[in-house]
This record gives sequence, C-alpha cells and structure tokens, in this order.
Amino acid sequence: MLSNQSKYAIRAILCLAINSDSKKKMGSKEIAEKIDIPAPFLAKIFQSLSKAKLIQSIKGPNGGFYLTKAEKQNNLLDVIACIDGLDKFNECFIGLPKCSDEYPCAIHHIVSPFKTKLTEELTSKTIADFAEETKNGKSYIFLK
Amino acid sequence: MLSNQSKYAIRAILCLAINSDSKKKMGSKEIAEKIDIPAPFLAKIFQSLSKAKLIQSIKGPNGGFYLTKAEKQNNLLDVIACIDGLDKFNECFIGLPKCSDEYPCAIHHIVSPFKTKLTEELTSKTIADFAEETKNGKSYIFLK
DNA sequence: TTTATATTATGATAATTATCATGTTTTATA
DNA sequence: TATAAAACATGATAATTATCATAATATAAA
Repeated sequence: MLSNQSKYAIRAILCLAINSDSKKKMGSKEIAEKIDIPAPFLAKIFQSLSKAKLIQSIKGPNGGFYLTKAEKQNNLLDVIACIDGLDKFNECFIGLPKCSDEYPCAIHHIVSPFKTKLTEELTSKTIADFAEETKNGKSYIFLK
Repeated sequence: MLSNQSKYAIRAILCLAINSDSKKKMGSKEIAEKIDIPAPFLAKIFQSLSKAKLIQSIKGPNGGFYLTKAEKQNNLLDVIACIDGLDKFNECFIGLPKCSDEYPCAIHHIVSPFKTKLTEELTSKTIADFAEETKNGKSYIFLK
C-alpha cells in the first residue's frame, strides 16, 4: 500500500516539522541519522518533495531543509501522492484490477471503511497536527 | 502489506474452493487464466501451498489441484502466513521497526483496529465461507 | 509397458525498488 | 574573489520481487 519511499518521506517530513523552521534548517544526513534510514536515499526523496514544493531547500553554507508555516499546513496524503501516486494507495487489497463498492473483492467491506477513515485522517489533519502529537509524546517517528 | 504472491494465492485458492473437489480437479493454467494472473507464477505459488498442505495436488493425467473439505475449513491468514509470513503482514504502516500500542506511530490508532478486525475476519471465516459469498454474488475474485 | 498428461522442481530472466557513489551547482562568508 | 558547505542531478550497483522457461518426475490409461 505504501512504498518504503513514502514511509520514509512521512517520517522525514514529520521530523522536519518538529525540528525545523526558516531559522533552523536541517541537513538530510542529520535527519536520516535521526530516523535511522539510508541518507542518500533520503536525499533523493527530498528532491522529489522539494520539486513538489512540499519542503524548502536552501543551498550553500548554513543551508538545509525546512518547512514554512504554510507547508506545515499540508497533509500527509499530499506526501504520499507526491512519492507513490494515489493509484498505489487506492489499489485493491487482494489485487483485483477493478474493485468497487458495486463489485467488491472478498474483503472489500473491511478494507473500504478503513481506507475511508485513513484517507480522511491523512487529509484533514495537517503535518503540524501530527508533529504536535509527536512533540507531546503521543506518537513516535523513530523507535529503536 | 501483502505481496502479489499472497494476493494471487488468495484469489487462486478461492477459485479452487468454488470450482473444485476431489472429483473435479483444476489445472493451474486453467485457474491462472480464470483469475487473469501469470500461469507459471501461479504454478510456483501452488507448490508452496501444496507443501504446506493447504491444497491437494494430483499428478498425472486427469490430475490437477483441488481442496478437500477439511482444507476448505482453513482460513486465509494461513495462506498469507504460508506465502509471505506473518511479519510482513504485521509490520508498521510507516515502517517503524518497533511500533506498538505503547509506542505507537503517528497513525497507529487508525491502523491497529483495522488490523485487528482484518485479522479476526481472516482467521474466523473459513475459505468455504468466502467461497460461498462469491458463489452468491456478494463478492468477486476476478473482474476485468 | 509405453505413452501422454499433468505436476514438480529448479533455475534463468526481467522488472522494480532500494541503496550507494560521484561530480556539479549554488551561495554565504572569510 | 576564493573557499567551503550544502543541495542538486545523475547514474551505478545491489537486493528483492515477479515472471518465464525447461527438464524431471509421477501416474492413469491404452
């Protein structure tokens, strides 16, 4: 349902949301180390996110990545859409090319409400919201 | 969460449950064509299922695959466990190596109840149950 | 006992995804 | 203006997954 790339992107962007702003940028290596994922891979992911205007990237000394206030108001489905595309996210759980409420797969009635709920959560809550929860110790983005 | 192999395995074993018994076996090619998946790949999947005693395979002329009554009482999580293993099925949605009720990821509270429910459905309902629903037109295993 | 049919077993190829490495460009600052 | 620190861009490698092909084995029936 999600590629590793998307998973990493979500964790990384939450990390940025928590620790960065225009005055306090972060290097991709620093973040990669923090959330324990391969650094060059994250660099590549950040390029995609940057092109899609989901994160800020500043070159040169004291450069790095950060999120503007506006960008912290984006949601996580934007991130998934940017990396994986939404087709992958929406595909049928047991791989039917067409699976719908009208012609459902065997477990559609379980998966469908979940996906609805998840999609709602991933669109209605902002990155800032998720970051806040993590700050408050309600959830985590790295666990060794 | 599920590999293509598991997805195919589920659809194929349901196809078997619906169309086969000890007197009416099915060839793997026939099934592959019916549910529109690559035939040699299904043959490989059937080997695994056969070794795990989840399906019957009879060699020679008029041979083929089928499910005994007992095998129709198995559940779909057995199939997933056989092909992917349960680790893959249970892994965190955003890839945290350790994600639990105590130390949850950002969306654990959504994913966790879903997984509980899905696991329950996939263990409590038998293959025969799912097959019955498909026979009754309540769900589908192939849709072009 | 031979033959045809079907699975079994194994390995080769292809495609995708993930990871790593390198050189280029940008830009703040000394 | 030179330098160094950082992202950018690109491509190479590795690992995993999916797909395809072929030879071996088993067995019912002629």
